[in-house]
Amino acid sequence: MTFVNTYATIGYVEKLAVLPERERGVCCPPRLKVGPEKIEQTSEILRALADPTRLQIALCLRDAKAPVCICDFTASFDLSQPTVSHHMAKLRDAGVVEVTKRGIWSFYRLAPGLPSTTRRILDAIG
Amino acid sequence: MTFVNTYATIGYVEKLAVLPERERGVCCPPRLKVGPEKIEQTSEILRALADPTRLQIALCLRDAKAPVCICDFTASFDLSQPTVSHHMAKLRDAGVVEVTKRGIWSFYRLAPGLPSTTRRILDAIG
DNA sequence: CCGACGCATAGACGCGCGTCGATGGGACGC
DNA sequence: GCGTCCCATCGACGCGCGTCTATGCGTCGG
Repeated sequence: MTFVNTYATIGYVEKLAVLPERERGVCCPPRLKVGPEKIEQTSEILRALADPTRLQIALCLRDAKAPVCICDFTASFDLSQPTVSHHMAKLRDAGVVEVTKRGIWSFYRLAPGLPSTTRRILDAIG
Repeated sequence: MTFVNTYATIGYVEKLAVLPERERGVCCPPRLKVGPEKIEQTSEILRALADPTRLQIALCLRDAKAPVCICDFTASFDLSQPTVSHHMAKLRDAGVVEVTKRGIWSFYRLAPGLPSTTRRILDAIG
């Protein structure tokens, strides 16, 4: 079992965690280290995955050994066909998923060149 | 550089990726392996992190060595103080963050007993 | 005790999201 | 060629989210 204790190793010590000393009327703005464009990209990915249906789809495709026909998802989700198609479009627009059409069917898989951050987020689940 | 190739190891082979054979009018519903409650919990976490402001806050707290006063975030984000407070409440309700009040100030940190999935998602970013 | 400070809550507003039914259009079987 | 199947798009609707201003509450300094 993994247990992450953020600041201390023992319980009561954690309670006494050093709260920084403060002065009224003085704040310390400069603490953003990650870069706004990276934040924007990442939150877009997270928004794409934040819907239960889309998350389920993304995880299925992560674990699938071959591309999956969207009709199988339509049959699984107790949602209308346009709604499932809409969710797929969202995943497509976010670059999470790619479509291959053959005959009547549309087969989906995770995008081959998935950004490493996106891949790590997906692998962090389940 | 890490490059993830989903189904094959060589480019053109991937193009020929085996699309499953299909029959008209027949779909294969049973492909949900993850469990609805886990999906619901995880998508709730993702929704909490999907906003750029909240993501920035969460990453700051992940990297911080001591709890951070919310007034610093208010000073950083070019947002009104109630809006920042609102975002913090969202992170609190999602269990991502914990507050310690001392005097005038509210200090925030990542929740000590963070679920391992949440912790892994945070670590997957940046 | 009173004013200033830090923070949370309440209420309002606009926009985007998730969902649906209806429609269109391409591909296949007969 | 026509009907059927599969899928995407459109338009509409209700709800929730992000943001704001206004307000309330607790804490400290003078």
